[in-house]
Amino acid sequence: MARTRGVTIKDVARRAGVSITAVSHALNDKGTLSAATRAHIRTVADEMGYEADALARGLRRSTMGAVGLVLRSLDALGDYAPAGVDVFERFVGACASQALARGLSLMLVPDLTRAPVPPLAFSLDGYIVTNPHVDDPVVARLEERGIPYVTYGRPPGRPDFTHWASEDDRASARLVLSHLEGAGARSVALVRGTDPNSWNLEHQETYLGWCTEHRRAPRLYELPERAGVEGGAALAGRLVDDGLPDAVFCLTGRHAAGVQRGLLARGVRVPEETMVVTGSDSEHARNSRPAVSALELNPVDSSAALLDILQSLIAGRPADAPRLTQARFRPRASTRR
Amino acid sequence: MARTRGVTIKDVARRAGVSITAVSHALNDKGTLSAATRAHIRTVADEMGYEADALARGLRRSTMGAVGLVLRSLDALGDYAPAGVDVFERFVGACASQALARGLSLMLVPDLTRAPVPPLAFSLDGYIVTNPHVDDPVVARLEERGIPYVTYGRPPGRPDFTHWASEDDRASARLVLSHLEGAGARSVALVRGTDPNSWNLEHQETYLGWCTEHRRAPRLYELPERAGVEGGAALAGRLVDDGLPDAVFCLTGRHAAGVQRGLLARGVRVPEETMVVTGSDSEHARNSRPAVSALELNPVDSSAALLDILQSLIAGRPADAPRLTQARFRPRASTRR
DNA sequence: GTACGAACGTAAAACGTTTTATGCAATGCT
DNA sequence: AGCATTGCATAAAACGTTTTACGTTCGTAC
Repeated sequence: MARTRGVTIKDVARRAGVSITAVSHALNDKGTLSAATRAHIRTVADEMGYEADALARGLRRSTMGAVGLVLRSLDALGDYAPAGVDVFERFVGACASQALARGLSLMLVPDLTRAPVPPLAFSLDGYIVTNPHVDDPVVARLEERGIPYVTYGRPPGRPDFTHWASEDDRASARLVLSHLEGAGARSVALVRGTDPNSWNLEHQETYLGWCTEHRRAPRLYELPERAGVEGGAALAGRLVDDGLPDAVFCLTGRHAAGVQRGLLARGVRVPEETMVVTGSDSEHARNSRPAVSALELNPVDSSAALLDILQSLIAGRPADAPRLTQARFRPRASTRR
Repeated sequence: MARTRGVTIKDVARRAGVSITAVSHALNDKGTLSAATRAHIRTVADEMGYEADALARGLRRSTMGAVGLVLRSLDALGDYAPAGVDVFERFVGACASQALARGLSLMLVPDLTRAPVPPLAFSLDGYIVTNPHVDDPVVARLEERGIPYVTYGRPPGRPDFTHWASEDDRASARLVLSHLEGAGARSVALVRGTDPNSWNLEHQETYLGWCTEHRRAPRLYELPERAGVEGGAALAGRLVDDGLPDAVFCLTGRHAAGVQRGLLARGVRVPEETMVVTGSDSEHARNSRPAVSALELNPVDSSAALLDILQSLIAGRPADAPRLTQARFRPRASTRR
């Protein structure tokens, strides 16, 4: 309420016996001031604990020292904040450390296209966007405003755009498929999400390619990300009806947990009759019985690369090349035969 | 770079054929305008997609629509953004959903007392501070500036301060101790962190009280939070030298994982000779062999309560009462006899 | 008819910076 | 002596809002 605005540039100027301009110049290493006054002003400013007001400054310059993070999962998941550390939660943590290490603040921002856009949203210096969709409206708004951004996951259908870092989805998919092959699976069903992001698209593409190579009939299922465990359990019915595959590869951890639960409930033995794997490790996958084999993604490496790129963009420098990180496969009981 | 500032209030005024003041008043339901002009201005503004610039607005009003989150673990852990700080990562996620649901953005802010304070830090509407210390300097700076704040974990030594939500640390401690008692443990060592926050202090107090009640000699160890798994492993040596207790209760998950690893490395059988428990579940605890029994905290409930309180404070309304949430005990192999 | 409120609008100050454009000595050069 | 140059410092404009204080115009009561 009675917010005591800190000491202003005017206060410093008065105390140091100089003009406001002089203070600004002294503190920002601009203008033509004698070394002596510069030093004097700095001393006074320090004594008074002066810190420039970010809002006033931002109004003139156009850099705020803060970047936004649009976290798709927050919108998709709503209130759901599961026990355990999934990709996105780890990603947030990693982005935060990386940003702070660079003297930037990180602001969590909801979908930029929905009703009440948070006031500061368009005043931030740049954005990190997770898993952009095809023709992503969030990305569109940022471009419209000329705000620099980087993406975690390549924006689909934009081969020209290079400001991204990503998991190596194609490599991940092959890792899983070859593990299943090794465990004896001949028919593998893929359960992907419905968001048209490169995560879903590249996995699907690799899966279909692999089916062609190995002359297997592809069995592709789509399940909305938000359907969660329940959706997975329901899907198990369709899997059974369509004829049980040797293995089910679910891109999201919650779907995998649900599918496995649904299969077990229908009397299907896992992993004996059908194996289950997920492309994104999660608490649900780990806590299921049997524990679900999973790819462990590496959002930490990606976040560092992303902030490097973003900082370059903000400074108007040429940016680094995109970067792929490799996932590790965690075999667990659900694929152990 | 060439940031295209969106459409300004001036543009709207010109287009609607009215003064700037009229636009401001129309859009904020102030002043004395006829219903007709008000409506007209609103229409024009909508058409043009006008949105007030948050910086300019914040300069006059004092509310930004954004709150800060000071995450102690970020500072303590530095670049380390591991699976293993579960509570805090879940807490961030939960705060973010809660904030967004209320139309607030959430800004992650590092320690407010260190060198480069992020520019926006003191322009935010309010703060959530995790685990404040005794005489916490972060809290001091906020009070100095008159910025409202709430804390996750009670600020130690401030019985008057009621704007907090917390895990019920005393109940948690008793839950663990009675479980160990039930599993046959007679001598229990407590390994706490060194931060003087209520998490450490209340657990210690409860532990000591329990020792007195049960006429057991207390065995108290302090290990810096940042010592992590390595620190825990090193501590195992001291535990052995001092005479093996029946059980070790580590407040942090990484310490527990380390202690267990150190014990096993020294040939101590867990749980047969000595049991291990942690007061804060984490990836490390879950992934250890044997898996470490843990308290599963509930940051989600707390975050909701905190945002309620914070919103009241910002609005200048009286705030809700503090709130305690209960942890669940997750018995695992490390205490199974 | 003059005075007085309403009812409706607007001009201008303010918020705290940065930046642009000037001012004024003192110095250097013909 | 006269004129450009340099070195130092400042006044004032600008950023995009909100808010305060001030006009109008009109109808109504005296």
